[in-house]
Amino acid sequence: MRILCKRWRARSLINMRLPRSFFQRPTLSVARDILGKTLVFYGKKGRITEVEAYIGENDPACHAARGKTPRNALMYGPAGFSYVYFIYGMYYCLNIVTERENFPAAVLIRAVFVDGAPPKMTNGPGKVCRFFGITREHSGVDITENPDFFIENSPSYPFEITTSPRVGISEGKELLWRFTVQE
DNA sequence: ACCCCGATCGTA
DNA sequence: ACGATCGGGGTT
Repeated sequence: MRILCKRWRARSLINMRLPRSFFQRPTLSVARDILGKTLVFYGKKGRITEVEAYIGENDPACHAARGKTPRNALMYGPAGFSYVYFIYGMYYCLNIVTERENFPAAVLIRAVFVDGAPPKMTNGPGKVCRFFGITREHSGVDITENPDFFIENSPSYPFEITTSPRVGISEGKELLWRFTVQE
């Protein structure tokens, strides 16, 4: 009886969406811990395998490096909201806002593994959004509340995490704020 | 109103 | 290594 109860409880924690408290933490912790979790977007699912951290106005590669603007305002808002931006005239990139309100920080989702899909389809931030159909319309969504857009605390076997410099930036290359699941 | 650059991707 | 392609931010 007691064991059954414990099992049910453990199972209920798995496959549950990540709550706001998960994202209201230091961004480097969120970045590491979000690896292996499952991005759920209108029925499509993908296991997060690569992310980058962008942290505060002192991070030269952060969109907030030059202060608050209409574009980056979401990064100053509460944790657990999506921040989708348009880049290079063609691509969207998905971030999840982290840390406390008024401190601009986020985790960029760079790659996911989708069961049954070729890895090449989802192994870059622009590709992830293209595959899932994520656009500017999906920016500013509270992913701790939205029924169709959230991150699931999926079960996962242990894995190694590799750190490296962030991609596509000109300053801040000395920071190892890119986190990748080792296969 | 104008100019320049960009948290990318696909091809060479 | 490089071109595609266009919104945003800074400047005039």
